Amino acid sequence: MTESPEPLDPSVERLARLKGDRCKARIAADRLKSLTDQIDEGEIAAEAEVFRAICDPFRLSILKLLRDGELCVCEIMTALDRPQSSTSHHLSILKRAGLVKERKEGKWSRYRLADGAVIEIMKLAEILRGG
Amino acid sequence: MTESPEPLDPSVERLARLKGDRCKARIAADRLKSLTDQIDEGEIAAEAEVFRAICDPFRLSILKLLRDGELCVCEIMTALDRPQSSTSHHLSILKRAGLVKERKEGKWSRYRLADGAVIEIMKLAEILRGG
DNA sequence: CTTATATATCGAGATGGTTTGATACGACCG
DNA sequence: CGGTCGTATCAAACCATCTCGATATATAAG
Repeated sequence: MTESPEPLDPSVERLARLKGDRCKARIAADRLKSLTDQIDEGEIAAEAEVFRAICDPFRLSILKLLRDGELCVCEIMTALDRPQSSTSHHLSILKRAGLVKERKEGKWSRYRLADGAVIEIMKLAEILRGG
Repeated sequence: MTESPEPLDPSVERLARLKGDRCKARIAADRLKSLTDQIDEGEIAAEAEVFRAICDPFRLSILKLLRDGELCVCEIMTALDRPQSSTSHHLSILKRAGLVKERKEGKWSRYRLADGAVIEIMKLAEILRGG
């Protein structure tokens, strides 16, 4: 036996072939394990929901409109030329994701950005888009 | 005729009822128009693609792994315990969106974050998620 | 040249999201 | 009250995306 006879789990076996050395493989496996341990599945899901809310072109347009201040559903649907039901539905998605806040005033529902971070996150997308 | 007899387009008519005054309606319509004019459909689509790339939990996990440095496909699929074809597919989506870069080395493809802005955008999502 | 390994691509099934008109709910006004 | 207006919700058609096994490509090794 030139190398450790101890049984290794399949993923370490893979890395052993990759590294050509069981010892290095274990170190690599431990490193990967410590990285995955840092990742909480619940956090990932919650953060992904934020991105999922912004990833629709219509919803992103709504957020850009709201940079200049509060608007009601009626104004948003007029500005973006979309059906009322669609506008209301997408606003509810943005609200559930915590990106906008609602303020009821008589029969109107007025929406505004929930946090300055929403503006920041849009700026970063502009940078990443290659502009 | 107590008010302007000029024909107004339907969206201004809507706002006229909303504001109860054709003059105010026109001002509001002009404001909305100037807001929508600032929005370029191509930019919106490009930026939405960035968010669409990050909105999948698996892809977000990949990006979090890559914060600590370059990894090959084999290491990522091992760390996250996913099929190879799926891992490769999602990496191609991240690459197309400009979030990661690829470096070929022999038979390996090593991936890394394309820009520090990717880390920043993930930090903002952590803030927004309510944490 | 044959084999093995790492990665990419393909295809079918399953799943989830978007769109739209229709409908329901609530607030205001006569 | 009854009607109108703003908004929310519903349901169904349509479309995009995720998954995962199978296959293809490419590089290295024997």
